Amino acid sequence: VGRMEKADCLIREMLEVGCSPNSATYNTFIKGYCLNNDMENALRAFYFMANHGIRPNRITYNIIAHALCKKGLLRDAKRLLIGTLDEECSPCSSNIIASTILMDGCFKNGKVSEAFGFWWEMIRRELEVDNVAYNVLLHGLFLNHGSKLAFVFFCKMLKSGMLPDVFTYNTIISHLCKRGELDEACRILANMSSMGVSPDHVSYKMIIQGLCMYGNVFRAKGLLDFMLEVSMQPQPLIWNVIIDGFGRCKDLESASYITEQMLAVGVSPNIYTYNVFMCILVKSGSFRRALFLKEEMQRSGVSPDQVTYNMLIGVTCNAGLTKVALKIHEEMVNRGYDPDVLTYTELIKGYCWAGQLIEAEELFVEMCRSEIQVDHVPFQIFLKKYCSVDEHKRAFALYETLLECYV
RNA sequence: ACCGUUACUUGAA
Repeated sequence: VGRMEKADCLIREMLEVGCSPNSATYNTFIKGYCLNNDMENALRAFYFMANHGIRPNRITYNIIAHALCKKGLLRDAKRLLIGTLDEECSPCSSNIIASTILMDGCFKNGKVSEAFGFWWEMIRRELEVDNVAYNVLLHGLFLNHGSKLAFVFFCKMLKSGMLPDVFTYNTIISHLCKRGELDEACRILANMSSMGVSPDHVSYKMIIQGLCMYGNVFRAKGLLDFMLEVSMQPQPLIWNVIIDGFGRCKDLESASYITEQMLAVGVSPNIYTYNVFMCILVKSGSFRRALFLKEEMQRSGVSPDQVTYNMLIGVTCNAGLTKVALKIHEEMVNRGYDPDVLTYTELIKGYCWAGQLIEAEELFVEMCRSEIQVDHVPFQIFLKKYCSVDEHKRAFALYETLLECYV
């Protein structure tokens, strides 16, 4: 759970009372740091372990190499593991994990041929390639190579007598969903059970999301109903995706209906749910109702977040209520949310609209001086405004600044 | 006993 200080204390306590931590203890500990993205302490623990007479084992190296891969430090990961890969004599199951870690790392960083290198190396050494290795390969191929080659290896996998697992199917489903091939994805969802693998929450989540993204919200809703039928309690995310889907096709009625159903099965709306509704209200320009929704969410114990505030600032600016927007902005800052590009952009837009160009420009300067990564949108807003009020000289000056930014 | 694989929702233009 990331309580690393606590774990650290426990290890020290173990040492003190003479109950020596073993390699599994340290491995778990190191993994904790890795999950926290804290390589510095992970390595410290690694050395600490060695200094206390426990030799790091393969698992230790795998854990660290895996973390290095995730940070994109492939070189270091390879250097760390290459020694352990060469020991042909030792139990091979660990070698296969190390190779899989490196193969996955390469694929995820776009180094396809290097990844393949690890694959063929495993084959050459006649290691028993397992499900995970195949899954990593398939995922990597879908990611970098399109589906043809991936399916070739999928067939190979079947032929070698390996049974695809839920990861395998989900990898395929994910790829199909991303390409919008939802009929095919649904077909796999329907057929995987007959292959002895039941779809899990991930399978449903991906397809439901895919369906919503491609505008087929009703079909998504059908799957949600099916999940309820087989009493797989859908996670809040799934409800939110569907509510958002209805919101996007301006079907407010269905969106509200789903929310009620969600409440009825005992799932409480979270910040996403509220923000989805907020977005619907904002898009229709109903600033009164938006402000009302803010009150309502606070009453039910959900605090507005940066996204909520940005939307509220946007809707009030659009309604010409710059003063109200500023008040909301103030509240947001007081609550500890730092304004981001969107906050500034909304306010700048508000000022521009209201004809308060000086204030807009001041805000713009303020934003540029801050840490915030400024994108092209504020420029667009200014250019549009300047041109509309015949300030072509200023428009041009701004354009030149813009060019400078990109040199 | 400890290591590797799939998915992850909301905001400006």
